[in-house]
Amino acid sequence: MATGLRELKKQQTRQAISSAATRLFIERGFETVTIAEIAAAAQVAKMTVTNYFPRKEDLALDYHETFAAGLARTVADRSAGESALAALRREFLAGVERHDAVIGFSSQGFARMISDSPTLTARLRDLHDQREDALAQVLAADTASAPGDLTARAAAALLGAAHRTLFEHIMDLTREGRSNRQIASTVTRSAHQVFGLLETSLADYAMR
Amino acid sequence: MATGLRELKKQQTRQAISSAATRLFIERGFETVTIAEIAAAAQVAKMTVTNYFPRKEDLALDYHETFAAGLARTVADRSAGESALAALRREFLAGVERHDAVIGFSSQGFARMISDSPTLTARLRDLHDQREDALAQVLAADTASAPGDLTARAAAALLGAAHRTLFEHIMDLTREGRSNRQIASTVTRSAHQVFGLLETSLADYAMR
DNA sequence: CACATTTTTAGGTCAGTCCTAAATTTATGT
DNA sequence: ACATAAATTTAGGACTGACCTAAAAATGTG
Repeated sequence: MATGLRELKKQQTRQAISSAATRLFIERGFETVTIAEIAAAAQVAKMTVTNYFPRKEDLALDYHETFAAGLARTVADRSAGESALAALRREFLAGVERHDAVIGFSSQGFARMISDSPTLTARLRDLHDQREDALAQVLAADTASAPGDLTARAAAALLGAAHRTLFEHIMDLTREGRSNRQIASTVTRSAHQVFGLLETSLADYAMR
Repeated sequence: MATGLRELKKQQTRQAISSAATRLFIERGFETVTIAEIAAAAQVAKMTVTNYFPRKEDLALDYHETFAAGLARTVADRSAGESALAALRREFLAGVERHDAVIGFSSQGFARMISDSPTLTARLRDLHDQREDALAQVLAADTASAPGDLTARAAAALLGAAHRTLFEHIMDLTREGRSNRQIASTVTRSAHQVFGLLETSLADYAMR
């Protein structure tokens, strides 16, 4: 299993489709480009596009697993004596330094493509939601909360809301044409402000 | 203008379509019922269904204006000396007593219809989002916040997250078959807990 | 009652999603 | 090395929701 050639070809096909799609989307907008055009540009059958990317949105937002699992992973991996809030803030600030796509960094063309498309903004909301659900599960397990107890879900909702707000802030600045470096500087302050808002509410929650 | 007969017929047509749709959706699920079937059941043309309800989801979730404007209205109407958080908590608790659909009360069939349909859960997320945006606008205007200041958006996100968490909690209990009276009793406690979480963060925010 | 306006209808186009069966390509066992 | 198995890609089509246009029907107004 996992033989080289077949796997290689699959990755090449996937990459060819993804590249063609991204180019067309940024050129002409997500909604006006059809799957048939993408297939033609990548020189594959329409069905092959669908096989690799079940929904059209997946062609533009291809990091769902990484994105959806991020917050839960950060909390699961936090060190002793660190609260969930502290771990998420630390990791977010590190992401700012990295200009990480997972917290909202991209290019002006990409940011415009997303905000110009109702389909893609809806899909992004969906990803934020999955991310929050995964976080809620980790928090519930970690704090051994009783079934029916809302605390973990509420905390996940608040922490998810903070991340989503900062994500949208980064996207706004990106659309305005600011450089990633300048955005990083601005958002570092924003992050301290937004996480600071939750400090008094969640400072002791899910302390390991 | 606004002559009686024409307006009456429109309302009747709208009601006939909505009733047929609701009945079919609860019987057989949102996704498997087609617009053509709804049109046939209501004895109108397919296009008439689309004219009244531009998206299929509107046939099941018909309170978008009321829903989306609710939080913003509550905050705009709050009395002197009341914070945004206090006003929203007060109004939510009143909604619990009313068994208000806007905060999540419905029937088991309705709740199941929604959670069984990805399209409808996505649409519900969208409504929560619009509601949060409207709240953010009111908060920004009311606190005279500088452009680029994230505080209003962050506060709206946290308050919206609280409402969404409680909404989902009510839907969960409804799906489990609890009576609205029992749900009201449980959710009153949940609301105090969830809004209490935000007390230390937002007690002084947007005090009028 | 004739005329203007609004609403409904019929018919069609288009794109995204899903399905099936066949053809092609790659891997594996003898 | 070759036959066989497995995985991938292809072609074609079905179905639905969304959208469009022109005509028909219903309603309100002078």
